[in-house]
Amino acid sequence: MDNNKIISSAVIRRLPRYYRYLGELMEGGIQRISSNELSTKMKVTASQIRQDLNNFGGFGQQGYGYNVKSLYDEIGKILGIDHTHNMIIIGAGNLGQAIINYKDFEKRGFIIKGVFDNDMKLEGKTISGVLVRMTDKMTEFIMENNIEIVALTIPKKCAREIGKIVADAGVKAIWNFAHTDLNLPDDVIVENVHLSESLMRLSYTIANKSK
Amino acid sequence: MDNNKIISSAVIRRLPRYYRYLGELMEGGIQRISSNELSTKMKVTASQIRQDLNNFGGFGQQGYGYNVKSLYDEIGKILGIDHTHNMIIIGAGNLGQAIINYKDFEKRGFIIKGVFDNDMKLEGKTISGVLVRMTDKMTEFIMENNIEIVALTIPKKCAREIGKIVADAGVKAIWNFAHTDLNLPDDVIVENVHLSESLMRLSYTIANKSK
DNA sequence: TAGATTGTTAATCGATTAACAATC
DNA sequence: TAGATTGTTAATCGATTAACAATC
Repeated sequence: MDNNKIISSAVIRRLPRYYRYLGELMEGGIQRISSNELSTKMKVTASQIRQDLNNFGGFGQQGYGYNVKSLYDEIGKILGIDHTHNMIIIGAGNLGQAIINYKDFEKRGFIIKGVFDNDMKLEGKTISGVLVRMTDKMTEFIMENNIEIVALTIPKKCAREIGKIVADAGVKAIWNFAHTDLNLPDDVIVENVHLSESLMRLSYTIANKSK
Repeated sequence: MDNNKIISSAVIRRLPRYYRYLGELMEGGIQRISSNELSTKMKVTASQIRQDLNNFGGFGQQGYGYNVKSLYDEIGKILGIDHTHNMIIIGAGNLGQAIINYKDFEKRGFIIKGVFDNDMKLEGKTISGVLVRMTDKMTEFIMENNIEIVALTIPKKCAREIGKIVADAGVKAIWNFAHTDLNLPDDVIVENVHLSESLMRLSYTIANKSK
């Protein structure tokens, strides 16, 4: 595998879905699968699956197909979920709570080390076992606990400011749920989850589907 | 405008973002903008903006640029948010509550008519003014209240079953937050929000960013 | 070995960018 | 009118699909 090769974001976008399907095959006790069978299940072309995987190496075997477990593990490694990531949530509202309560993230190695909010009434409380801290302790906490990822589940109006603070504190990536772009330096990774945009795309499709 | 022309999903994906930037310009009192100025703000090419918009008609004026308010309105129409959509939430957990509490959806015309859950303890309670009903009343409610959109904020294991029920009840679109594909007939629109996939893409970027 | 299926190259298709004539 | 900026065509770039030789 050529570590310097740049993989297109179209490929990366599909990897987690492969990972999910392979996980389900494993749960179903399936040990091998061909690109053709997988393509039928996933409603993509077999060609695309083989092209995508071969960006990272030859994981299959001619005449046999792919070993489900080992392909699953390989994709896990590629996605960087073969090791843990320390994470905090900023914003203890429903969305922040939803992320904390969804235990699968933790299973995948995303360890939630704390929740931050500026509502004094929440100080010292716990949400699903995670302690709520006040926002002014954030920078110190990030540096002392080796926090890599921040989930920003706060309103748009304060998102940029907080984004800048956590970027300065040295986090590697921000998972941004605020309905705005953060405009941070390029060395900070930002993965946006813009729910309002998702809902508008859905609305577009309702308005324009042909039949 | 040619109503039969099929617009690529790459274009549709960008429209809500244009809409958001135009909204912010309006709030800032800006009345006109050129594709070039907008391209700088949004970090895309001016060419792309002009190409994208011209899929739907010539909204600009040579030598002048685009009128912010009227372009905003036009994109709103294209996205189908110039009129209301009745919506229900299935799953009264944190994620469902987050959607109900986020008042901007309602402002954009997505009217939340009810929340459904199978937890008997919640029956008759309200979440931010929206009544929680039991899942067995769902089909009847959808048909009687002209529900177009269902937000599925329930665990993966029951998502497919519920998806099928609401599709049969006649909803046009499902906003799917469950970590699975729904595999419904093509006439039901499904917009997926797979948070775990988003987080894995973020993880990939952490593992593979060059500098 | 024969059959199956990958890995990979070539062909096609689509999306983005560049360029510029049209026009306000 | 002159300058600015669109709308639109052409050129480029990238992603997907098809095809098939390599090989298990």
